[in-house]
Amino acid sequence: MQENHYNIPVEATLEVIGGKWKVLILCHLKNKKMRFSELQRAIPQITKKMLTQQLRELEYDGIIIRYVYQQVPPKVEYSLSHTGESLREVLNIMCAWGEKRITNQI
Amino acid sequence: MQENHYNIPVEATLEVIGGKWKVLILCHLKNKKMRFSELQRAIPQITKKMLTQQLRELEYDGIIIRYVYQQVPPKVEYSLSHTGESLREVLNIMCAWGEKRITNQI
DNA sequence: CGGCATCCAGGAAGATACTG
DNA sequence: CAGTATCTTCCTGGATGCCG
Repeated sequence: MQENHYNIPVEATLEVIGGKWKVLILCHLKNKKMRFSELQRAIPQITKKMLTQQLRELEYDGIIIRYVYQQVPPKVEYSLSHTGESLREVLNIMCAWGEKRITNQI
Repeated sequence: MQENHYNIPVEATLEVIGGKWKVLILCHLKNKKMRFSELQRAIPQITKKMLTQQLRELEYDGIIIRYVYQQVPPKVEYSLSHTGESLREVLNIMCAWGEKRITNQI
């Protein structure tokens, strides 16, 4: 959060999940913790660079946890933080709306 | 909607409201119909070009209605369509989360 | 008032290669 | 495996001016 003042509160939400891939990433993480390579497979269009970048920002904003297993080869798991969990409702409703739209219920 | 296939349904949601300013615009329109210049004042950072562009896309996706009063000087009002109304819950929850975040409740 | 047409810079994002 | 680093391209979005 660079700014402490917003015109309307929803800007605070957008600052956190407004990134191009963030909602997508979070929708995957809301079901289970995932490794970097799992996320890459789950979101084929994203490049490593973008995935890294978006994960770093989410981590910086306190939405996800990055857990590094101290082993070789490296293993890193990402999961929702407590704050991230508080987004679950937002994510669920966004997902549900997408489903309705695809199935022409709206 | 250019693509009919998504990896996961939330992509359909993002395709509609993923634009940089769309959620912000819709959050304003969910309370009342607004004129172009009202929206500009409500979102000071946005340029006319971007506002026009985002409104066009929302209209094209069937989320908002653009109503032109046939008069001089021109008057144009934007409002949520029926489909747009179905997004109200999504918008409300996003707004609510932003408020909670700003007031440090999460 | 509510746009559209241009022009343009800067940052986002892709491609590729390399590494602990 | 999970990233960096570098380079390049692209295109979003800003600035400005004009118009019915």
